[in-house]
Amino acid sequence: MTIKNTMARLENDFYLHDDVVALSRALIGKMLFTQIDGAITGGYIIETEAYRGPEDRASHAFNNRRTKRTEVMFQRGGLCYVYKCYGIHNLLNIVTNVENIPHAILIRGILPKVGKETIMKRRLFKDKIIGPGNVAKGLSIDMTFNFESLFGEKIWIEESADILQGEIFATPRIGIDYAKEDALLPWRFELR
DNA sequence: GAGTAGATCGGCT
DNA sequence: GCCGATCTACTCG
Repeated sequence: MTIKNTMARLENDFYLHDDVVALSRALIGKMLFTQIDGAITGGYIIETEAYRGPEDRASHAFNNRRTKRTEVMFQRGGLCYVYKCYGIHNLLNIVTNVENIPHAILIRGILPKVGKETIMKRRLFKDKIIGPGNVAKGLSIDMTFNFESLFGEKIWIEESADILQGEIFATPRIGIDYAKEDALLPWRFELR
């Protein structure tokens, strides 16, 4: 008999996989949690985007650009990469692949499941939270989450116990027109 | 509805 | 000094 383990975190191996695009798809339906001052909030991941380091013009780490900001992407998979966009929004990425390969997955949407009340208080959300800036706001993710491990007490990802209804669609990524031909790659995954 | 301005800050060149 | 892997509010029809 199978026991539903609510603490079934993804193992480190999961994040070390070489194919960040496949991983982005695999993350759909998994559960993302944060714990702030003892308050746990979390939900199903319903939208992601893959950023494939050196070869991807849309990635901050394109051409292996390694700076203070992108440094975390070069770390071993299983860390958070959080950065500020337009001065207002914090965007959460999951670092993947082995050390020195700067792959990352942007979390663009979640379906709140745990601590909905808290999430609602942080912002007026409907059932779904769409948009990377909103995801960060709903889960109270800020720049201090940069470099944070997914195996600590602050933020983590679990295997989901439920199967979500819907179908996964692959479409081009958002807001990266500057990335030329790479802007057309269908590396955005969305559960509908 | 659809289109646009404004917010506001860390990391580049 | 500039601009972004964005969001909201407010305009104008």
